[in-house]
Amino acid sequence: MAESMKGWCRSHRCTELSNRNIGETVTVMGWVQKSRNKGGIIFVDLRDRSGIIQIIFEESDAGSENFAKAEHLRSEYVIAVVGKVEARSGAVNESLKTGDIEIRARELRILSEADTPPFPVEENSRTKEELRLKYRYLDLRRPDLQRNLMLRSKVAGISRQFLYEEGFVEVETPVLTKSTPEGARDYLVPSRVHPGNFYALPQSPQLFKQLLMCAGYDRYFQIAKCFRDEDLRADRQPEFTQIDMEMSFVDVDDVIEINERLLKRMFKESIDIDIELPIQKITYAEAMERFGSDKPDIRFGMELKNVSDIVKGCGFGVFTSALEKGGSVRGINAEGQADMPRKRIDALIDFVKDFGAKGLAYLAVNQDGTYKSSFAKFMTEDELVAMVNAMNGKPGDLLFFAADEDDIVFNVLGNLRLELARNLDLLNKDEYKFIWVTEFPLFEYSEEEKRFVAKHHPFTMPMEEDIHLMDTDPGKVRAKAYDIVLNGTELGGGSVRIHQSDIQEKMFEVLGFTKEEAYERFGFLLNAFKYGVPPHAGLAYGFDRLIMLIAKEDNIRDVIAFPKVKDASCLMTEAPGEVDAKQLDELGIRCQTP
RNA sequence: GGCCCAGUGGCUCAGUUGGUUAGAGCGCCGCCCUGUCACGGCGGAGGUCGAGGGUUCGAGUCCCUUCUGGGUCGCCA
Repeated sequence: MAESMKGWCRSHRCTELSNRNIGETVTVMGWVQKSRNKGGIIFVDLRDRSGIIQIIFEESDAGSENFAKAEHLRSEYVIAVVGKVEARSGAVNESLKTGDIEIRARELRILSEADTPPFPVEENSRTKEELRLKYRYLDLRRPDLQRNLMLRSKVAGISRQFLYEEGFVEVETPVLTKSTPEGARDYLVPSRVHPGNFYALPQSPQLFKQLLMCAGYDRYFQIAKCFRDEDLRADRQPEFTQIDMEMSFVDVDDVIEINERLLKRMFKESIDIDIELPIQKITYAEAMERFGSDKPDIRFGMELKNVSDIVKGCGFGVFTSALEKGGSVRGINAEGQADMPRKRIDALIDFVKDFGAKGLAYLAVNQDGTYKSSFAKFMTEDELVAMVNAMNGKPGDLLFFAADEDDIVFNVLGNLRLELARNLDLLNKDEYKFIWVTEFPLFEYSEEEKRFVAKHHPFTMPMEEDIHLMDTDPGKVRAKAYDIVLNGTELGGGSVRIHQSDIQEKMFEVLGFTKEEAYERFGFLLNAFKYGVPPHAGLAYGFDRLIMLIAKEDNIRDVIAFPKVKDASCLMTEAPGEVDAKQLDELGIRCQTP
């Protein structure tokens, strides 16, 4: 017996009312959070996206018909109530924003009845995520998710406002576009008109925004949906959102400067966090050297130290053979952890094996200054002392050492450092530590493809002083590429783009493309550049990750309205799904022969 | 593709070395209750222990396979 709201108009959201409204007659609409029927008096907690207010029903005010209706209210019924705001005559509920007032109902309409939900619609749900995602439309009623999505909307609005003020033009770029097989796997969309041909969903609007620079729009931005057909993670979804921007006539520092002001505004206006500018910068090489990571979490120390020189001639084969192969021996100091039980050390050794380590050497400095170590018997006392000194080891400290090729040592110690920080509870979510990582390598060598591939993308500008190395030592060329990192998460990245054709040709040459191949893939961009292209540079944020950190969530799904699960399917819609044979026939994908 | 964790009434969980009829809280249903807000009181329904196979006199518990969800390595220019 759902009723119409005809003739009624909502006057307030629930928590827009306060004791300043006492005496007013108001109309509120929302969901029944909870009904407490005391017999002759009924209390109903009414919920909307703003929060909760208590409605009180008594037959003397509401009349027998309305009171009888109120007796039947159950959780998640959608109702409309007309009543008078009153100060509570009973106790004040301190935990409610509207805890000092209530609405004495005069009229009630049941706009929609509701089945009992399969799980409680409440804050801090403990319900399994599988169930929440199947009934996402109910999950989205919970205050946590409502808060996150409203926060997301707010940050998007702040960003738009800032970028408008700075002269950026918002332009939409195509979602049906061309596959560019460098980089991540594409999602493909079959073409009906061109059987056997496919569109690709964009991994980013990269080439289009460069064309917009070419077209003179000067400053572009877009809050853009992007798609990558790769495996999911806690911070990775197959479709995700970027705040994407590009600017003309700028260099690295110009992009950094404007983005620092954007970040400052975002964090101030969304969660009242002050970011001190300028944000510190670190080169890629230094980040690897000190933190073993190109996205260092600088909320805590425990930096890597290189002890290769000290162990050079030592008797421990693990160390010396790593050095002979051109690798290094490096360590980190877990201060005060000398008493770590053997079991936990073994767990850490298992942990680092996932990152390519064959083992992990350790040395505990006991309180009395003696050492307890997995490798002391291979070393002289002098060597051990020198190692401990190099690590700033004090009594009570526990030192870990990895020996291998540099990239493995960095990966191992970088991840060990984070694991120790998690175990020792050093990561404070209320702390926001930004850092720019600059001068990324232009290329990295792909063992799989036996060639150099672009670390960022093939349009990234090398640093001027390194251009001459492109012929002789491509692995050493640094790029005008930069990432913005927050608390160990890569929030965004970008680069100065190549706008000179000779450098672009050289780039393709190193990547192993012939001129023909390059034109086949990116011809429209290269042709466009022939008609006059300004120097340009840009940056894109992973918007979902940004919101995840602002909302202090651990998982990107908690800031996305309708996320996908680990195998990239949607538990609610059950996408992807099969389609009719007729659809396939039309697309020329499979002929259905009876 | 690899490794790890989880799956027991609607929800969240407990369940001993394998041993009677698998329990609890919340929710749900019925009755009662005029100041509750984790409302309260009385009564009640609800489970092939994710699925399949095996070991055993006997399996929620042990073994194998598999499904579902999560984390992670690979992957993510």
